Amino acid sequence: MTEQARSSVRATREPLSRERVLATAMRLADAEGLAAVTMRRVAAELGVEAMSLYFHLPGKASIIDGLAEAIIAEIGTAIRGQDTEPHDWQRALRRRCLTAREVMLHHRWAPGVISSRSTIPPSLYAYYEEILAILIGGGVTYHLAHQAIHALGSMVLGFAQELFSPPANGDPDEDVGAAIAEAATLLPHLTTMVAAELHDNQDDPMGWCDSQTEFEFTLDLILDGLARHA
Amino acid sequence: MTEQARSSVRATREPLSRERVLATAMRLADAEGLAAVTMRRVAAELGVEAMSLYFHLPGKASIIDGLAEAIIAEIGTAIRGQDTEPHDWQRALRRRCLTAREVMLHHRWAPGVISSRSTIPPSLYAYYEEILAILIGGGVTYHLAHQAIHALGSMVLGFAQELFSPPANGDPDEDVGAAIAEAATLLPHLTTMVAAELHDNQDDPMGWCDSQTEFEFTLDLILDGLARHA
DNA sequence: ACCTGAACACCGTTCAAGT
DNA sequence: ACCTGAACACCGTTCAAGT
Repeated sequence: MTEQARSSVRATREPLSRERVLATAMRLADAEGLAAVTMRRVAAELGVEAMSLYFHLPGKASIIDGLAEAIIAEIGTAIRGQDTEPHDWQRALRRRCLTAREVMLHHRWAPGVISSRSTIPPSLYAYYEEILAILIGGGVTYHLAHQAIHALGSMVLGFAQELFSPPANGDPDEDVGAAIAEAATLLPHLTTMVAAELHDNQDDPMGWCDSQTEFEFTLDLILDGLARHA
Repeated sequence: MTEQARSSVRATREPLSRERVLATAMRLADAEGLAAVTMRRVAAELGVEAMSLYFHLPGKASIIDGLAEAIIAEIGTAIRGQDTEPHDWQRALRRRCLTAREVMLHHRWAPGVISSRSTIPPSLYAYYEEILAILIGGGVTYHLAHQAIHALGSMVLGFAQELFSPPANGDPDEDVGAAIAEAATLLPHLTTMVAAELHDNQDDPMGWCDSQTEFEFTLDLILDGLARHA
């Protein structure tokens, strides 16, 4: 079969399906951001009209729901791909959170999608069940386990409330010197803190305010606090 | 002046302005949710055409930015309206977080707006400066203060990562009994936890999983953890 | 069973034009 | 200086029609 013939078969055959639609949506979100995931754009990417998607999914909301499910599934498989779980619940939860975070770093749009869903993604129940099993198996009471889930919040999904996206490079402000001078008098503590932390991390390639470090700090703070209650 | 005459003067005069546009947008968001805040809808509410707004604001993004600023300002005034700040930084921060939370509870769309802004609202720098002043004034090092800000995350803005909105009432599922039975075998720990917590809170009018309680628990967990590092 | 064309009711935004 | 009408390039979705 020639290359052309095969691709022609492919073009005419390869049937549309929920899975193919979701895979395309995922690829689009990863490549161009969530805003690129529109019915028309996803359809175009599949060489089809927007209205064809409605035969396989009830609407756009279910595409976004599908993306949320896919991310949660990805966390699950990433975790199952690791060697056996640590015995104590603190270490087990810690590793889970860090694994989930790695998944989120590969899909930066995912935190927004997961927290925007008004209905809880069904697979999330199963995911929390696993976390609960770790806690209860570790001898924690159901009450503290409940508190733990609230305290950890989105940590188990790998995102602390990262309040803002990176400063979107560019913005070549000219008189940045004047701005800093003004900030120093208006925001004395902030500028001192930045200066101090910058100095402490001069040789650190990740620089100051590395969010991985901060994520782990917060995580350990919470885990230690919970352990003290146990 | 008759009622009609006055309202006529009002209709013809009362000039459009950035402030009036933002106030209308805020009212719309509070009443009908953020989705109702469209250029056309805000304009209609002001008895004007959508294109008129562009004379006072550069575009929709700046309306949303304005809403974020307004919320931060509201937190600021709420805090300044209280009696003098406690001396120790833990109590001072605790009260700030709880105050911020009250503001957020009156504007449920606000957390989403604040965390969706890709550029940091300028007034937020001033707000964090105040928090930093509390910490430094309390004898905390700049390094720990930096960690504290990350650990508290959005707590200082009054929202822990509330992963999902309330279950959107309605959903009158018929065979809910079968669903629970299925859940009990599929999700044993989850169902046991719900049962246990429900039992413990039978007389509590707020019921189980009251998020105010959980917010305070998490807050204290973090504050206690930080204090132990100080 | 699966896909499409045309249409509807919305968006944000531009631009020339009105007063 | 301030506001508007018409238009553009998008949305999600419905519905009758094609194969």
